[in-house]
Amino acid sequence: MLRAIRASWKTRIEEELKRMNGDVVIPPLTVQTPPKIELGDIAFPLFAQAKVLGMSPPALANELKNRLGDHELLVAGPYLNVRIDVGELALHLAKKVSEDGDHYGHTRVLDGKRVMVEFSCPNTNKPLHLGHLRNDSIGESVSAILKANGAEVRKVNLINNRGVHICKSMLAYRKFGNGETPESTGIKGDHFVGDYYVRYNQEVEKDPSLEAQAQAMLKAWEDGDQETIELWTKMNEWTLQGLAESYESMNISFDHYYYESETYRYGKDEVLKGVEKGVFYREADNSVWVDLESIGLDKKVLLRSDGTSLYMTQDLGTAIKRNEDWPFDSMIYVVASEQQYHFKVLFYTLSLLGYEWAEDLHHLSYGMVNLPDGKMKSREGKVVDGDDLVEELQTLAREEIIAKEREDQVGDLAETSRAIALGALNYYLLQVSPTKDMIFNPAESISFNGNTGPYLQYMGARISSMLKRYDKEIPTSFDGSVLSLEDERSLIRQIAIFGEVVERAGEGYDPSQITAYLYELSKTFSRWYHDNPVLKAATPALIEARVGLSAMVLQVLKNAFALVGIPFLAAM
RNA sequence: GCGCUCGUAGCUCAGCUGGAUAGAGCGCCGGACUUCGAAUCCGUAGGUCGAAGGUUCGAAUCCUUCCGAGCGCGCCA
Repeated sequence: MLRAIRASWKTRIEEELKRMNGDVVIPPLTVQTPPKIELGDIAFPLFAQAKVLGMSPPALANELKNRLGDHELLVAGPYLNVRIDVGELALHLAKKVSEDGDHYGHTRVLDGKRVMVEFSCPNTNKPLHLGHLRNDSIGESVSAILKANGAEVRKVNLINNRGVHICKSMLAYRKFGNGETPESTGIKGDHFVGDYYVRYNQEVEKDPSLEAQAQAMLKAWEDGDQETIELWTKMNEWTLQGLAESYESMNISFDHYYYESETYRYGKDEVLKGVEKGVFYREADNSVWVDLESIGLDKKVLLRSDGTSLYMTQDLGTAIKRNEDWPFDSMIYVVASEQQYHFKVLFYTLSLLGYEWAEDLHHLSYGMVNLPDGKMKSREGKVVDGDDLVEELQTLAREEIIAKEREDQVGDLAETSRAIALGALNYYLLQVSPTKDMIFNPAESISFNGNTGPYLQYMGARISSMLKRYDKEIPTSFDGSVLSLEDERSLIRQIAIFGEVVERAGEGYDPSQITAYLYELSKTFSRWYHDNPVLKAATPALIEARVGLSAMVLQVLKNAFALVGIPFLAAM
């Protein structure tokens, strides 16, 4: 609705400009939002138009206001602004929000589009670490945002369960495992296997021959050696069971799993076809290459001289397979920025093979996550374990609740602590633009004050608590004209633009648009609610309008929470 | 060396794709609870937007150069 109002003002003012001087071509107006609520709701800067007309921008603004003579117009220097009637907008929104409910703010810009989102992609030789957490957070959130824009989304996970690194943990287990299992030791499967991977790296320092043994094991695996396959199957199951538990506890899920043990064979045929077509070439040693110098990249190997495939070969094949499995309009790879080069090569190589959909592939690259006390380095054993981190956040949340003596208000303490930990984690990770490296500060993320997930959850709980005390039906229609405070018009405007924020987040694959919006909305509500009574407002009409407004804010909070993985905590 | 990404308050981050006096949070200092959840709210201080040029009515945003940081540059994944 706000969009329609903007558009109609734009044409109205442009027509007036044309009437002022029909001889010159007037540049189209740009539409903006004023930086402060006192300056109105829509802004039209007049610099370019004034120049063409030979006037100063402020003079033109005044002239336009006089000509149009509308009470909603106001002149602010070189800007002509519109201060819209919020009463009418509030009424419209109340109806819309209550009708749309959990879908309020969703758009249809991606209706009919099929989008595949690949994320997480763990190795089966160790548990998830902090980097995976950012990956999973972004993957889940972007998927939810695309769905909210109307797309049909398929979330896929590619399990890296093959390769020499997997054999390393297997080798260590065979040598030092003594038949122990996750069950017998009580250790979660992924951690159990991960411990053997660490053990390998310790042992190989003392005995370098282990390296060759791991390679030999990979060969045995590829040759289908029964004992090796059995060990591999068993250890993979342990890890995957552990990972499944982690995913579940973090509300992460997938529509489909791909396994590298199957996909690693893909792509060879495609590469050979490419050779026939002449887009790739063969070296004297029989290896196959693609020359990317025309786009400023190097030459890249696609098949080894012994004819075996590589990571790139496999990714080529996997992309093609996926498009066959589930033809998509676009596919997003959520993968760390260190693989930017890989994806450039991958996408361009696919286009060389003649796949037109190669241009619909997108690498959603995200930066590294570090801790306040320095870099995360796996070699130095400074990897931050994902399960441990969530556990730590949960403990911090529980301690905070107990310290504030809020136990009786939160219901199930363990469940609430978990919800707060997840909200804190997801909000903190998503509040930063994906492309940037970031520092994750656990204590800061869990704080109940400031720009954090728990703060937002608290706002949601408070509003729902207040609304529970209201003894009548929540109004879906009320007289919005009594909402005359600046904070009230600000809230109404924010509710109105939620859909645009969702759309922008979808266009840029950028959850931080949602987190920024959430904080702004909560902050405004919080200030307003602190200063102004709702249930005890002066008149029945004002009570009704403010309750209606609060209910709208609550619905928008819930809907936005769902897009960034923040669990909603209802009032007890 | 080459390529990609980035540089905004003491710290952690926004800045709506070129517009109004560059904004938050944390921390510091100072205020506000007999009242709807104080897990809150309000205020003060804190900036040469890495540097220098350029484009234009207008630049944190676009271009060039330089400085600094991270990540890549395997017949590893």
